[in-house]
Amino acid sequence: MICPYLNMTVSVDNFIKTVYKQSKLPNADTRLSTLARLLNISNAAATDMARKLATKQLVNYTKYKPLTLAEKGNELALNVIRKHRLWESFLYKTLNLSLHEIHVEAEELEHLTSDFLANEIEKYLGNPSFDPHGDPIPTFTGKLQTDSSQILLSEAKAGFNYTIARLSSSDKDFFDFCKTNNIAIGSSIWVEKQYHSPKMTEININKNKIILNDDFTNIIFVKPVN
Amino acid sequence: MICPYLNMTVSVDNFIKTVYKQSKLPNADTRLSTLARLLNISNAAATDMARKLATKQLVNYTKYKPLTLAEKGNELALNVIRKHRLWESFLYKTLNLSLHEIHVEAEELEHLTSDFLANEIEKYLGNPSFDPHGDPIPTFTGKLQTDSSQILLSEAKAGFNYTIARLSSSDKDFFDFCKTNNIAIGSSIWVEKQYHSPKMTEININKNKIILNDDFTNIIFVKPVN
DNA sequence: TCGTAAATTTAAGTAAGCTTAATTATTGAT
DNA sequence: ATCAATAATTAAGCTTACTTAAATTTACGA
Repeated sequence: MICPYLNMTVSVDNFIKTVYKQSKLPNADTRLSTLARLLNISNAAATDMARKLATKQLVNYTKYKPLTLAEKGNELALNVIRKHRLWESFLYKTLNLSLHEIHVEAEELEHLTSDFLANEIEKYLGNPSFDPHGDPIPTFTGKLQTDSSQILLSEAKAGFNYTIARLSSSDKDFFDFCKTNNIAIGSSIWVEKQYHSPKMTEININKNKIILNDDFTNIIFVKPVN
Repeated sequence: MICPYLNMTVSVDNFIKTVYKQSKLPNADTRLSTLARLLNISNAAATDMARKLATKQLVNYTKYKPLTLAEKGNELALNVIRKHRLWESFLYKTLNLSLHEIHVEAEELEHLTSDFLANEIEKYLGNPSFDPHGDPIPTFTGKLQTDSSQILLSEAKAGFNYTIARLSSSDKDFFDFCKTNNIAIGSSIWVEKQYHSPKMTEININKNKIILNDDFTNIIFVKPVN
């Protein structure tokens, strides 16, 4: 089924998007209390929403169990994420805003964007596969392009050179940190050492040594330099 | 007071915007039944909204009387209209959409646009005073630039040349009509005759004779050619 | 000025999306 | 296996933004 413009509310969009994002994480956690915390709503509200969206066949909900997305929910999540990333790309290109600024604006605009407008923006941009963060932009039919050579910085091998490929965050502090340390998409880094407990990564960038904890190394994707 | 980002809901934005637009019309009609019809809601809902917005000091409401905007309501209306017209200008310039298409999209986007983003779009466009329809774009402080030489086509004198300056509509049929008849901003026309009862205007454009009724001549603004 | 039609308001009810408080189920440590 | 801690659910209630139906007010023609 071709991903339709499902015309949901802001609350539903954000709920489904959060389930989707959580389900894709290394330690996928889609328990209702976790969703409630991420969405800044009460557990009761999350339960309510889960039950309601189950009747609409967007999620699979069994009492006391973690949520999973149903087919339709998955399509909706990809549709919203597509609009988000197209907006980020469009605002970045035209208005020259920062990575954090485009995120904040896209977070709102994604909810009131027609499929028509999303497609026009996509055309204007030349059908890009990735947004300015390096995150893949779903196609209208919900396909995601993946770059299999990308790995998490937390999983990079010590003693090798990498190029930064993706800064998958929406956190202002993270982007401020990146800016002051010259961490940007395309930057070359040398992985000096991987620490365990606590999990940290020591890198060299622009002749500076930085030790990053895993909050950061789990959102930075890198590609090995051939 | 500098026009603030008042952060209202879509319903409130649209209600206030409708009151504003009605109050600027030649035969200003801000009765609740008229607003209800334009907003496609029941009279009861319009009364509810009027009472609620009066407590928020956005409108002046006296039972059984037409509504008027209070200072804060006027600022909100101009803020929303500003965002609407900036979006229209931005989408028109970048994506090359039609006058009707930009209207439809701006109608949604205007509600979730921060003042920051509106200002960035304005800068990108080079602080334009008018949008692609020829409608004035309010400044951040709520000032509207007016072109005093513009008059309604319904009030133009027969026997003179004019230039079309403004097509102030959101109606697809109107724009379709304009397209097939070469009516566009900048077009030169000759006013042949003004009819009364029913009020109509006969014009010559591109050697074609067209008779327009006042539904159209009250949204087309023209400037006399010197 | 009277009576009625139109406009408006009030009353009652609904759905979405929340809240807090109380209750119940699950899980993990002993 | 039990029990306390944690998680999840239910219950009751709130606000916004609507609805329809009934009651009221206004305005206007005779």
